[in-house]
Amino acid sequence: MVNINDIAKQAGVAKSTVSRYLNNGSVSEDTRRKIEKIIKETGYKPNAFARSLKAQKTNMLGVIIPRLNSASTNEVLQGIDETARKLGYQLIITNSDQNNEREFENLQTLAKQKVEGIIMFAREMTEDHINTVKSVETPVLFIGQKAEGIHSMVHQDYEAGTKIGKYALELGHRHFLYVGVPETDQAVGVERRQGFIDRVTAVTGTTIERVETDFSRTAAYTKGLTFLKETEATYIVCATDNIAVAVLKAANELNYSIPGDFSLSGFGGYEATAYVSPTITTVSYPYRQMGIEAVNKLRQLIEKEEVPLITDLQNNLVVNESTAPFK
Amino acid sequence: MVNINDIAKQAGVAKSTVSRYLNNGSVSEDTRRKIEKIIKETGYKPNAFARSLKAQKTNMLGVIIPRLNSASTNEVLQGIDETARKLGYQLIITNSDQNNEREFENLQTLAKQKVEGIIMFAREMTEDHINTVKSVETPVLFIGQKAEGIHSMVHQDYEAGTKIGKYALELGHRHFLYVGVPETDQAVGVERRQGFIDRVTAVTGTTIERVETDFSRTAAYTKGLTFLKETEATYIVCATDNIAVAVLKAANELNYSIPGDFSLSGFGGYEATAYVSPTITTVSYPYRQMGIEAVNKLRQLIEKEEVPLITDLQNNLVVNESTAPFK
DNA sequence: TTGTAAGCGTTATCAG
DNA sequence: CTGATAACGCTTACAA
Repeated sequence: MVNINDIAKQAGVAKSTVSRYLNNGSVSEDTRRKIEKIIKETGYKPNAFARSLKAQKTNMLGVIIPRLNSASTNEVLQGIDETARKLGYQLIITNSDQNNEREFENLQTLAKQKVEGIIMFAREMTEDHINTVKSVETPVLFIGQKAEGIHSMVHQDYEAGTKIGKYALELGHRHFLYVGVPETDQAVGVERRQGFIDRVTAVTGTTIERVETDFSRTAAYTKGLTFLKETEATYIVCATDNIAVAVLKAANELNYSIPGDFSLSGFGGYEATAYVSPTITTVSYPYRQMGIEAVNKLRQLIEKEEVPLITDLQNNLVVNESTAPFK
Repeated sequence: MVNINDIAKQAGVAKSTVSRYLNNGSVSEDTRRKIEKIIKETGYKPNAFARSLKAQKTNMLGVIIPRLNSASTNEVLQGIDETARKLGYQLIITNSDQNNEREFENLQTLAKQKVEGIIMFAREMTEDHINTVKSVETPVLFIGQKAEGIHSMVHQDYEAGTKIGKYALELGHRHFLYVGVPETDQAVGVERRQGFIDRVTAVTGTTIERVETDFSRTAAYTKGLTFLKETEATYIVCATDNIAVAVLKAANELNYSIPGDFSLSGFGGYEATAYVSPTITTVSYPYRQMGIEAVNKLRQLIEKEEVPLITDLQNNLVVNESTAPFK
């Protein structure tokens, strides 16, 4: 591997001169040409590690995601990627496979690699999470969940829940089935649901049945095959669009009409809700925007600027074909 | 930031002893305890850069993907991630935004960072691509496209095309519409299509109309709204599952029945094809497997083992509800 | 403008 | 088993 010394020697100058050429470029026209020529010939590339070692800066951002096949995550990632690029950061994306241990591991690894900041897509917030984050000196920004004393960006999940609740009530529905996810996910499993429940139970004579599933389509589909036959509800609220898509498939299978027999809605605003039929009513979240703002906020954190602990982003109801007035 | 020197000083030993403890651990029970204690107290983490600088090894693999929101890419990525992890590699994933310039840029950046190998998801293979790859000394493995003298993993796209052709002919169809993508993508735009065409035109009395779109759902949907009304075909072959899903939506919109009015199929085997109705006939590609084998092959390349230039992976027809016999 | 030399945090070598 | 010392490739005072 050719290094700065080789270039210096071949060009007949000191390596510091080459370095200067590489960085601020303040060298004489003559040496500039000589160096340029040699670099071209040899295909020399400065070693990024040596550079980071010296400069104590890596220009890298770490991102920890729970899984690679999540539509929402990918949209946020696009925002992150785009913004990081603009700001001159290189991204290291690591996958934790929905596993707490691996989340901690990745956090440590990234810290060791001296990334300047870390964005972590949080699924849950345990004591261990909070402690690990506090133990690394790298700034960490959580996306999706909040916790005491930790910087985070979150969606207005409670409000999203109330939006669906309000809308469903206005359609005249009174009996609901809520298809939720585990409460370990505070934002999606608890707040989103609670917003819905609070809004609906504010009206007398309403009922809410509950079913719990996970984030996968297959699980929701399988459970849907059962609960659709047993429920008394006329409106089914799914905690995510993926779940809604899966329940819709189950309903089709069982020859139920949506929205004839049941109204159905999700949360998220994934592209998929627009490519099934009927198209699914949902609450659209500003995923890409979240990525953009996350990087900006992280940059401020890195530069030790003052930033609010929690930033939350608004969402909005998107009415599609899967919901209809109660009759 | 606490470093190996601090630890050494506090433990009252030489930094080389600490280093030895860190690496092969061959130190006396006594010093081991002392060092362990200090490390715990200080939360010391060895600096990965200094380490890489010295060891001339980074244990990192670079991955260049064209976009973040592709279902197939993400599946391959899962295979890559899983295998890389098993082999002790750390992943750097970079996004090129379907832009050649950025592909070259990323290639350079990764090489500079001294990743040990690079996996590149190729969209097209230009002279420039080939030259850039040959100019870096880092081993590069292409996924999805092949070229003279370049290591790559590809799907049997031509064969996939013939499989659909054979199947459609067996159903009795003779008039086809092929919804393709640009020929810059040799594998998907040319070979997949050619396999289909060759198989179908082997039978006399067949016709194939052609339409071209891109990889996005929206474009395919919009075009579908038009070509569905104009075509003479009874079977529509879409170059990807995404296109098929979008065309299905357009067909629904126009009140055509699938497979009553048109049979419809895609390529890829994405999860989405199973969550629309009717479910879509497709050719399932072993994406995850491709990721796994890619990393294994790249590792061999890195270790300078002998490997075949091109590896191709089989796929298989998955018959679903969107296709029916011609009547 | 250019060169010398020190140092970034590690690991490896080689005496002791 | 342990410690001094020389690298690894680069940047940056400081001096010339």
